[in-house]
Amino acid sequence: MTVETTDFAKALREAGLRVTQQRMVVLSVLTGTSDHPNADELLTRARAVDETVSLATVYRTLSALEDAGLIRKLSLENEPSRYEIAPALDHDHLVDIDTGEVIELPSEDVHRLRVELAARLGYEVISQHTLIRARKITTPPQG
Amino acid sequence: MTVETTDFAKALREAGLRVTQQRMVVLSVLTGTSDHPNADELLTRARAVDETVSLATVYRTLSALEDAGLIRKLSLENEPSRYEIAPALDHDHLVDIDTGEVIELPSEDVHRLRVELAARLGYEVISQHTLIRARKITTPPQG
DNA sequence: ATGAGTGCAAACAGTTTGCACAACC
DNA sequence: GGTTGTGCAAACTGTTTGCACTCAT
Repeated sequence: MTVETTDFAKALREAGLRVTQQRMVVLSVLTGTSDHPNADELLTRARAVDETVSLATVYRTLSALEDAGLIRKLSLENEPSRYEIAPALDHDHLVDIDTGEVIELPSEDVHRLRVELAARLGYEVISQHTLIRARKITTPPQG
Repeated sequence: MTVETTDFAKALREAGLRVTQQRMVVLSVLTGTSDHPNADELLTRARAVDETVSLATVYRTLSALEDAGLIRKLSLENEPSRYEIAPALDHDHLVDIDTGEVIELPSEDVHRLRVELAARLGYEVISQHTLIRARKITTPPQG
């Protein structure tokens, strides 16, 4: 919708970034999904909207958007980084090591604890993220 | 000391791995340091002991040791993985984003909480690690 | 002696970059 | 119109792998 389009443009402008077709597309793709796509997946989805987008631009855009605080980059283990729009409430991620599915976990309270802990050590927390690797329990806990 | 050497050999053997000069060296280097070296740094330190060690072998050794549960791999952001011997009590890491220094933080209680949370979602936690990016506070909090 | 481990160099994956052209302000 | 962004291809970094040889068991 035009409303959303305007929102993206506004967000970009407020971040001091030029409003380009490519950035709009990347932002809209990320906004319109609840999963956590990586650069390659973003390229594919972006190209479904605008055929001309290149992988280099996707990376440059992601980097710019991250610096602007509009999106968050998830550095997982042994696989390409994934991205999500910067969440209002901070959360961590559980990765299903069998399927690769990523689940968001609430973590405000734990994060608050860590901020205090870090402060006691003389540090200001810039970011924190917990990555949990887990496996779905198949056998019901029985007797 | 010979005692240590024997320990390394024993640990390797118990893990079902052949005892090679290279694996002994990598294990001893990792045991003898409190920082968290990456593969390149490990190569340099290993070569100080055994000139013939190659980078490929360092990687293959690290991978084998990790699978055996003898060491832990730390996947940081935008930089090569770092390694530490598998800690008795689990902990998280705070990275000073200015100096790169890595500080270990206790986290058993928080980890326990997450295990419960994951269990409620039907997941068994395989591993969890929190990466905190922080900056040393220079200006005292005043007005 | 046989199979696992090694060194080397080449391959690989993800990401970044130099350059010429295009598009935003 | 000038500067910032883009596409393309080439470069780069961290890591993995094929092969011939070596060594632990």
